Amino acid sequence: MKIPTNPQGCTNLKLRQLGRMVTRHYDHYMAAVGLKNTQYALLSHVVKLGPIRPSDLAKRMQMDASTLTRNLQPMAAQGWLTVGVGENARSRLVEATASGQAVRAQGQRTWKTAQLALNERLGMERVLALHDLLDSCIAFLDEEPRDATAA
Amino acid sequence: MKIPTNPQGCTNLKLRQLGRMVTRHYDHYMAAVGLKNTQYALLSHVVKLGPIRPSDLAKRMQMDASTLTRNLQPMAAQGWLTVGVGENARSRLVEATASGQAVRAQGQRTWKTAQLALNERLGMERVLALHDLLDSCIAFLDEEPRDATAA
DNA sequence: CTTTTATCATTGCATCTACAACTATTGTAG
DNA sequence: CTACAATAGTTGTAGATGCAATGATAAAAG
Repeated sequence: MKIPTNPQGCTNLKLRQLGRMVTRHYDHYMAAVGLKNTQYALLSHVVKLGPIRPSDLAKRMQMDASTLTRNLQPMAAQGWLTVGVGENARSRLVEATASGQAVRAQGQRTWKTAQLALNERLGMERVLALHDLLDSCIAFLDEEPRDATAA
Repeated sequence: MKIPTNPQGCTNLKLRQLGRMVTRHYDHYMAAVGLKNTQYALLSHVVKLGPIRPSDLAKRMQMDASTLTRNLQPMAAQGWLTVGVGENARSRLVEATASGQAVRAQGQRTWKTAQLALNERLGMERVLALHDLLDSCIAFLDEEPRDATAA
């Protein structure tokens, strides 16, 4: 009946530890198509979200805008995407090239293998529960911008 | 009644997105004591695990040995810990200094504030459920070294 | 129209992350 | 004792991450 009301461990530590493990797992697979896990995620978003403004893409990825700017660079250098001008002179549009779409298609197959392998190691139930919880936490932290003190 | 047996999303993506959000949250607090979230985690481990060999510390942190080498450098430069010689000429021992222990004590108070704030935003139940799941995943991935194909 | 403010993207700086290759040392086999 | 293998830690290379500050443009205020 005892529900602890105090922190029982560091959420950040656990999240980062598992993050490192899982990232290594995926990178191990994705290396076959020359993609880092983050690059695959980014490329997928660009393919799916069509021409998109960097700031919007950064929001979707829960990533700092400056991080996005830099992460796009090696991928643009590889010719997988372009960062062209938008409507305004200060806005830009990120778009996947044909080459980028091809690489993404390859990556998707490889990703599936990696995901299935993870599902097997952890068990499908656990993975689904984890996804639900992660989605729910992301949604909660996303809507609340700053401050709290809410009742 | 439909239980999906196929991947429903990318575990790595979700984990990294939430990881970025949560890391930002903690760093926002920890900045007050001049520590990055990773440094606090590392320093805490060094304080708790006493003089410890780098390779053992890396294992505990689920971190690559080369990453640990580099992460220790700025902290050693700050005088929070020392990387001294071990028994062998090739082994070393990491140990927290008095200064490091003081900083860690400060950090611990700040960390608690950050953790409580997170608990409030997500709700205690959710955080506890997340911790259980993260711990369980870490344990699973930890014991299995490589390969799988297990029934 | 001009001043002020807000927005968008980038750059400087510092740190985190890891694989591959390397150095050095220890351990084992012969 | 010497040759070979295993281990411990570091360095080269490459990318990920974010805050603070900057440059440039657009929007709002006057």
